[in-house]
Amino acid sequence: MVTEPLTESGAAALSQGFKALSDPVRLRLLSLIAARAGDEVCVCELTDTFTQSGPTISHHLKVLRDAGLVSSERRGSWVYYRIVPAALGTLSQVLDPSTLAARAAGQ
Amino acid sequence: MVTEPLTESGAAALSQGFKALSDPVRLRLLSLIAARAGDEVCVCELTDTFTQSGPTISHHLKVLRDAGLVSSERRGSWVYYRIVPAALGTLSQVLDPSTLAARAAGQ
DNA sequence: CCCTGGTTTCGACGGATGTCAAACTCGACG
DNA sequence: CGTCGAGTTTGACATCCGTCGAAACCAGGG
Repeated sequence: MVTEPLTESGAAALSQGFKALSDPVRLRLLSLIAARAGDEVCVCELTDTFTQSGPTISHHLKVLRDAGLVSSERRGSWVYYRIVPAALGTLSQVLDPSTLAARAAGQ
Repeated sequence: MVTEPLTESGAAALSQGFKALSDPVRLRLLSLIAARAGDEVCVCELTDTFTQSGPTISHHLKVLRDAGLVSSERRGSWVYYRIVPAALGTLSQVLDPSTLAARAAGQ
């Protein structure tokens, strides 16, 4: 898949994904959502876990959503978030040592 | 290894790593260095690839070095950089879908 | 129809970050 | 030594980003 050094635009796209992961709060949010793989998590469950204010959590969830790492669905009064495994997988693979080796072999 | 939702300090540590990857220039630098897996790359080879100034490239290399993603060695007049595979592997594994599934199963 | 509780958006503020030019360090080579 | 080239550090500047309180939005229930 990725067998060559990153292109300028490719790097820009990937860096967006990693930037979404570059904050401790977002990483914990993602972890909490991922811990229910397949299932969903209500925002209210998340806000209770953190000391930061509700708007801040909502902001971080939006960053994760804009990066395509999670998806959200409103049902009644509550909003539920779930993981988008493919997006995580893409980022994981870029850093995978075996992918790195393959890339070196291709070059 | 990581079978539970991230702790507060664990998330902080990981976010440092991802923050180092959250810039397109650093991602391309890492890619260029990784493309020589095992071997090293001279800084002079890297600076030529980018439009940004030498000091800027040096700054980004320092960020990658401080994050433990690459290591540097001075030999004669030149400085050589190489990948630290273990560090990349750790970050990769956190995002690995199968690790995510295992974490969910453990919880 | 208007409260009430859950969630997002807006506006503002302080700190972090990418970038460059200039100054500095460190080997090598006369 | 003195200079030169490779790389790094420093200082400054503009921009971005995390955070909060206040306000707005939205669905459900008197």
